[in-house]
Formats: sequence, structure tokens, C-alpha cells
Amino acid sequence: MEQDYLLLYKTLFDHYGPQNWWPADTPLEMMIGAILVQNTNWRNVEKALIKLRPYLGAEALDRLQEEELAQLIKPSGFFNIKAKRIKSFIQWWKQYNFSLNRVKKLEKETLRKELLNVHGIGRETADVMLLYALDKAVFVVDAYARRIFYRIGYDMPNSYDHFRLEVEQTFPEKLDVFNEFHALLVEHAKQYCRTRPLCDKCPLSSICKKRVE
DNA sequence: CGCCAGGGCCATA
DNA sequence: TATGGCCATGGC
Repeated sequence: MEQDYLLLYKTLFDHYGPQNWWPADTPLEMMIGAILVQNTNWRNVEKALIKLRPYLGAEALDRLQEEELAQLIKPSGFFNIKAKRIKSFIQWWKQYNFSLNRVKKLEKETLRKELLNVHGIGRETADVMLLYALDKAVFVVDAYARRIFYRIGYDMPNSYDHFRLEVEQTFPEKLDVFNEFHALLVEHAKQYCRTRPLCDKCPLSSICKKRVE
């Protein structure tokens, strides 16, 4: 199984090349984006982020009324809930005086548990924050990862954390690798693994364990 | 027009 | 532990 993970990564990397993925301009924007993208297309998130841009500082978000925040992020959907979640996250960060370095000093699993304690931050949201804003080497188990693993016939642990830890233990603790891995999975999913799979001329056909109809 | 998108919380059993 | 309802917009 571990060899499978390594092979998948290598195959994706050889085909798509380095992604140098950074979905947002700043760590804060990335973390807010991680909340806004919950069960939502990233394109809608971008619309919300454009309206939010004048307030994209921790203090500004802290001062902003929840109702006003909700109106700004409307294009991302679930705006009332997400406004509350952003507020919860800002309140948590405030305990560290909005210092990125202070939270980054925390050990990975410790910081992860802290984030999971924030209302509205679940495992996937926490892991995106950890990987793309807080420099922690985590494997993000999102819908794309599950779908791709399933489509190529890799059986994966059904528990989120088992799956995550199994993949993480396969690779050296290098941030770039996990950053690239997730980016590659997203890129591949968008091209070949949407609701209708494009199995013919899929770049993963050489390692696919499933028969293509 | 209906379906779905890079979740998470909550109630229920 | 494991389902189901709920939240809501914009693209297709």
C-alpha cells in the first residue's frame, strides 16, 4: 500500500509537473478561504474574497459585525453559518494576538487539535489551514482525494485519521511534498475525475487497478 | 430547469 | 458509530 501511495504521487508529478500551488495571497486569506470553501466551489469563494478584501486583516475581521460579514461573503453560500465560523476562528487566533509565528511554533498534532476545537472547523478545514497557511506537513483527505483513490482501485482506511496518518507516514516529513500532493490531486480531479470520469487517456491508467469499461 | 460543489454541526438511534 | 437534515450561492 505504501508503495502505491508513492507511485501515485510520482505518476501525478511526472505528468503534471510541480504545481507551486498557493490558492490565496496571504496566510489569513488562505485560512478564511478554507472556511469559505466548505462544500462550495472555489470560484464562488473567489467572488466572496474579492468583496472581503478590504477587510482581510485579523483586526478588521475582528471589528466587523457578523451580519455585515455575512453579507460580504454571500457568494460563497452558507453565508450566515460561515460568518459565524470565521468569527469563531478569529476569536481563537486572538488568543495568540493574531501572531502567525506563535501558532506555527505549536507541534503539528497539538495545533490540529486546537483548530478542531474551534466551532466550525472540522478535519478537512483544519488540515488545509495547517498545510497551506501554517507550514505543517499534513495529507488533506478531501472529496477529491477519496474519489481519485477510489477510482484507481486503492482501498483506503474508512476512518479519516487512519487514512491521513497512513499517507503521512509513507512520505518524509517534507512540507513541499504534501503541498504538491494535494495540489496534484486537485488538478487531476478537475481534469479527469469530475462526476463523470474520463478514464480513456487518463494519465493514471498505467497504475489503475480497476478495469475501464 | 435541476443538480452539484475541495464540510460540519446537530439530532437521532 | 453512522446516517439524515440542514445551511445557500452561482455555474452548468
